[in-house]
Parts: sequence; C-alpha cells; structure tokens
Amino acid sequence: MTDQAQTATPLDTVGTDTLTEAAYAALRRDIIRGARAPGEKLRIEMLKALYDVGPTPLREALQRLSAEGLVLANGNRGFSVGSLDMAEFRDLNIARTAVEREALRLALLHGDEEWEARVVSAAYRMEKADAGLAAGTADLDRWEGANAAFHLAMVSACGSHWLLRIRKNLHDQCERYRRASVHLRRGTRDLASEHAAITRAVLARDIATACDLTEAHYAATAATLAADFADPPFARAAAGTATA
Amino acid sequence: MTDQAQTATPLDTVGTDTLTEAAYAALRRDIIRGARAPGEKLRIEMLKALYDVGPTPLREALQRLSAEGLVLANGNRGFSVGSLDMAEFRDLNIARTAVEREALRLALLHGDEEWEARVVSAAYRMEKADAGLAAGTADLDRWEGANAAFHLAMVSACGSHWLLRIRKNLHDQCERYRRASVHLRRGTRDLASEHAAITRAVLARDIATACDLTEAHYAATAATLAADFADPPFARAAAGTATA
DNA sequence: CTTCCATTTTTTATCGACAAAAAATGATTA
DNA sequence: TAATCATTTTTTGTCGATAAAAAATGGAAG
Repeated sequence: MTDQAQTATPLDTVGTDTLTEAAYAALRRDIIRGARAPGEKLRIEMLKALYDVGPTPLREALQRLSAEGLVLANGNRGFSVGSLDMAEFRDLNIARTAVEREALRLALLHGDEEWEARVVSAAYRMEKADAGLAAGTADLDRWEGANAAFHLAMVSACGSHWLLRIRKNLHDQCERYRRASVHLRRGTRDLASEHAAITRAVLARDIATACDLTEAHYAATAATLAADFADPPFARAAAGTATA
Repeated sequence: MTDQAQTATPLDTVGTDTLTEAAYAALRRDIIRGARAPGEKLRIEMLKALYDVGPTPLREALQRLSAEGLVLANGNRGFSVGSLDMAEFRDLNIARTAVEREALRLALLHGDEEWEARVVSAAYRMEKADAGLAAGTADLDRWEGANAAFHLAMVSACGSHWLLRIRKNLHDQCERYRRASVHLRRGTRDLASEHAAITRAVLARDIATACDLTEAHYAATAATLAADFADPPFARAAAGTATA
C-alpha cells in the first residue's frame, strides 16, 4: 500500500554489452549492500519498475544469482533474496577459511615481486581505510572496498583461477553479513593491527602464521557477528523486515 | 551441412515444476557427459530443436550454467560449452583437493554411526563398479555414479553445506575431463585397491592418511589425464571437433 | 590477388502478450 | 466461529515476434 521509493543502483548500460549483465551486476551489488533486504521477495513487476528493464534480463540475472546462492529460485513461486542466519554464516566461514588458507599458502609459495608490490599497496590503503573507520570519517563502502582488495591481494598469486573464483564468491557472501551487522561501527576491535600483522607474516612468507592469523581474523568477525545476532538491528535485517 | 541427429536427454517435465529447471538439468548432464562437445557453440535455435523448449527456459538455464562455469556467456555472441584444457584441469584439481581435504577432515571428526553406514554402503557399491570396469562389463555411467556417491559419502558428514556445494561443483567439472579421456578404459590403475585403502583410512578416522590417499588418488587421475592430453581421442574432444 | 567497404543474412537479446499456477478473497456449511 | 471450497485476482513462467548486433557475402578498388 505505502509505496515508499526503494533505492536501486541504476543499470550501467555503457560498461556492459548486455542488459542481463547490467541487471545482474546491479542486483548483485544491491543484495550484498543490503538495499534488497534479506528474505525479501523479488517480484518481477517491482524489479522492472526499480531497474527499468524488461522481465527477460531480470529473470536471467536472477537465475545466475541463484546459482551463486545469493538468490533463491522457488519453482512457480518466484525469487527471493537469500536470507541471513547465523548457522549459514558459520557454515560459510568454514568453507571460506579452508579456501582462503590454501590460496594463501600457494600465494606465499609462488608469489613474485610484482605480487609483493600489490600486497604492500593494498596494505597501505587498508591502513588508511581502517584509520578512517576508527575515526568515523570513512564510509562503509570505502572500507569494504579496501578490505576486499587487501585480502584479495594476499592470495592473488596463488595460481588457481578456480580457487580465486570460489574465494570471491564466499567473500561476497560474507560481506552481506558484515554489512547487516553494526560490529564494524562499534570499534571494539583493532582491525588495523590485525591487518598489519597479516601483512607482516605474508611479506615474510611465513605460511603457518599468515594462515593462522587470517583464520583468527575471520573467526573474530564471525564471533562478533554471532554476538550481534540477538540484537535488534541485525535481527530485523535477518528477518527481512524493512526498517520503517 | 550434414545435419546429423544429435543426442540430447529429453526434458523431465514431471519431476521438475519449471521448464527452466528441466532444461538446466538436461543441458548440464549432456555437457558433463560430453554429448555437447567442449567448446561447441550453443545456438538457441539448435537447442530449441534438440530439447523441444522455447528460448526463454534455455537462456535461463544457460545463465545458470555460466555461473557454474560449465558454459561461457559471450555478450552478444551467444553461449558455448566450456572448453577443456589441461591447465584448467590442474587448476581445478588444486581447488578440488583443498576443498575435499577439509571436508574429509571435518567428516572424520564429526561423522556418526549413520555416516559410517553410508560409507560402508557406498564402498561396497564402488567395489562392484570398479570390478565391473576392470572386467569391461559395466558402463561408464554406472561407474561415475558409484564413484560420485563413494567420494560424497566420505565427506557427507562434514557439516558444511557450502563445502559440499562447492565440492559437488568441482567434482562435476572434473567428471567432464574424466569422461573425455579414455584412461579409465585402459585399466592401468588399480582403482579398486585405491578406493579400498581410502575406505579403510576413513573408517579408522585416520585424518592424515585419508586426506593424503584421497589427494594422491586425484593426483594420479590428473597425471594419467595429462598423459592422455597429446593423444588423438582427447585432443579431438578438447578441440571441440566432432568425431565423424 | 588481396583488402576494404557496403549489403545481406544469420544469430542474439529484448520486449510484450498470454497461459498456467499460486495466492487472495469471499461465500457456504458445520 | 472456524473450516472448506469455489471464484477472483495476482504473480509467475513461457512463447512468438522484433530490434539490434554480429557474421557472412560479394563487389569494387588498389
């Protein structure tokens, strides 16, 4: 009834050569950022109005997203945004940690100087973003961007496209949970020093330490998020109830 | 020119409640089994005739498959079956081994008696299938089915849906390579004893041995397949040239 | 004979319309 | 009042048609 205008990223029709790709990218981004609430029903007519595309590109985009696990495709009952729950987050972290550890191990074995340079560069930016987050000056988008680039840089020399591909998907899945939570705004953790420690271990090619620190890093996030679970903001987001 | 009748699994319209799902399942099966040759262009009109569905379900199925990596979606240039090449197979095996090892480790830690029963049952069937393969009486489909069930049973108690989901996708990707090769028919390997050794280690909950044996098992397949690479049958299949 | 460009043909991506299925509504009975 | 069933409305899935893009064809010029 109360048709409040929903936010949606406009389709990028110049960077992509097909509307399906554009719809896919926009929907994906909006789901990860929480603009499309977890559990929310994705009616085609509604999406048509929001993104200004026909039903075909939308449906194709939704099928792709359902293969990734961001969207649920219920036969004859349409699509909906994948819901958030802690059990699945723990599950996700198990898979993510396994993949990340192996990718990291291989990267430390095979990484060349160019890779090292990427690591240093990404670590520098991460440092700035962590500082901005702690000071409350930087927005979440910037921080998430730096965080994604930081962890990607570490494993980027692992030599396996498939490992990287799977890792990216798992990382993005986890980002949904991070953004739904307020734990980053609380500032109880010293992310900057965690990141710095990982960087040091990586540059020293200390595989065991780098893997363990990274695992602990993710585990800490998971633990904080679990504590958040009962709290109102996350509970609301997890249930898919729109914030009035 | 010469329009030879191509084989395609008929759509199962009763087990699924949507044509997209049916087309997805049929296409997926045919790609993995090699009925749709690696690298082959998947023209919509051709698929419409083959599978007897409209373009919409087909395109949606292809989008899903492209998210899985079995199909390539080239903007404005249609779809094609993912090609086979050894570099990617090695890559695939790296990711697969990492995921499988971790899943196996967790399964050996958490598996209960019901899981043990599943392992014993799957091992029994694997034994029969291996014997059939060695004797030349069993078909490849039966063997692949038993093999998939065997390795799945081992890790089925790992407790992570995501690990299992990723594992399945990687397993199916690898199956394409196995089926494109003739190494199984050669019988140079004693698959039965390899499988038996894995089963013993798994039931003894010997994590290190089970993981190492499984990794060696996959590595041996990869090595045999690599040797196959230069040989005519595989080279032809890899290039996407139809066997006249 | 090759290279370039214009034209035709083929293939792809997208839309609007329709049929089928699910959900909502409301009437009827216990 | 609660439950069941028939009817309407909404939503989804699928098709055929069309516009746009790529590929193929062929002709002219160098």
